[in-house]
Amino acid sequence: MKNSSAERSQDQDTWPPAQNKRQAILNAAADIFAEEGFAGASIDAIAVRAGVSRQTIYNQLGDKDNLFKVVVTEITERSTAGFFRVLDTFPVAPQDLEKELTEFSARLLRKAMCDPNGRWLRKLVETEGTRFPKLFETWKEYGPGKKYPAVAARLAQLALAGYLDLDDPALAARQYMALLGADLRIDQQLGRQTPESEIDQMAANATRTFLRAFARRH
Amino acid sequence: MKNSSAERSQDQDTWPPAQNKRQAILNAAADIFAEEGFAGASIDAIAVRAGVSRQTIYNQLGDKDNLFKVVVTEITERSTAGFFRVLDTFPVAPQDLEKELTEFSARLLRKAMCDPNGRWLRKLVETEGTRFPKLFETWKEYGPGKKYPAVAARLAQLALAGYLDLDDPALAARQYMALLGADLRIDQQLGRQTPESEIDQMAANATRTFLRAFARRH
DNA sequence: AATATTTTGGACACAATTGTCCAATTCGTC
DNA sequence: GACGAATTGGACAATTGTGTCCAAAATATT
Repeated sequence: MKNSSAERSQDQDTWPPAQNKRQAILNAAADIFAEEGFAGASIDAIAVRAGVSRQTIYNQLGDKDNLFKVVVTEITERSTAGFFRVLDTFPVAPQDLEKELTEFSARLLRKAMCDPNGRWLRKLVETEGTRFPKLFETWKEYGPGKKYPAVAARLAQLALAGYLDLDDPALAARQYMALLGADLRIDQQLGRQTPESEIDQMAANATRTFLRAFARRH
Repeated sequence: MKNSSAERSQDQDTWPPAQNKRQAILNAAADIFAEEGFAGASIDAIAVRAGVSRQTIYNQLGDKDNLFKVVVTEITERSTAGFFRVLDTFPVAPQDLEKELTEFSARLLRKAMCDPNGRWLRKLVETEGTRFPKLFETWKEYGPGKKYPAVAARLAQLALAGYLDLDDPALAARQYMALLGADLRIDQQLGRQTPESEIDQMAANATRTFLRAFARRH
């Protein structure tokens, strides 16, 4: 938990110095907001974790509301970008459907659903959604609003190609995602961070059940 | 949202007057904690919503930490009690499996997963789990720790009776619950409260997919 | 090496909140 | 109607957090 900022950061040394500190602030803010919620997060705590003076935060990012806004916006962008990057590897014309869909599921779990950005966002949406209505309208638009239809489209493609037997691709997409997230959510609720080693098993379980329900039978 | 305490309350008039106010406080506290998080919830706000003076809260329930503890404990008890009450109606020897399992799923959705208590708890666990470790250990013990095995046991019973084809009842239980919660979660994340009229459809969808995957074929 | 920019830390006013005390008041009960 | 208990509202100190100002120090730029 203390190094989740490290997971979120990327080659800081190559950035201009100002941006470097800015990133440190945003990462620290993301952590603290996630841990304490909006009301519980103090600017001082963020400053300490970022290794920066409190004044620098006000200089670079203005007041608390704006800091929160910037953080959410950045994480949203990274998160959805990551999701669609994985979605581009969806097996549209697989030779071994179960094998390739399982591998895809594992990628999705690892890079989109497990990753700290996405989890952090989901948590914040649940807690602060009512406080920043405008902010979360755009999140909804770019989050579930775009993700589920995109998954549904891929599944419909598989159905059309004769791999699957679907009468409602949108429903299938929701159920596929739900199956993928089944074990993940339980771990999260139990405060347990899913070990890397179990992800393949989770992907296999979800995919197997999904295909048992929807794979075209010959 | 303003009347979610009403949903949680039950025939207050029949209670002794002191307990009556106590319940009003607990209901209001549940709402405010859920909306604002622990840090963001002010005793004053709770007092106002409960229609009670701030002092009365301190008289009856002590400080903020204890108030929170009592609220979580009460909701936990109500929530798990409700869950197991529904679970007792599980169709162990159904004539029409899909029909009866669908009806059971609808009951579970309505009375256990949709209900404000459960949702409130899940939210609080995500946000304040780290702040009250002991409290949430007991929650985990009586929440997921007991619910999933109980569901697994019922499914195993169905499998043994020849209705289902399961090699891992525990996994099947997690997936069944995940399928049930699929649409629910999306609604929640979108800040949309699931309309009563859609619950039957959600139960039917989840049950149908579950049985497509696990019903024994003849 | 000189200059411009950013960062720092400390001081400050202001607002919100917690938890306590207490006298006045309301309420249920006899 | 009178008694006792609970409730109320207001005042209070202590704490915490926000956001600003500013001069000194560190850092980048030329």
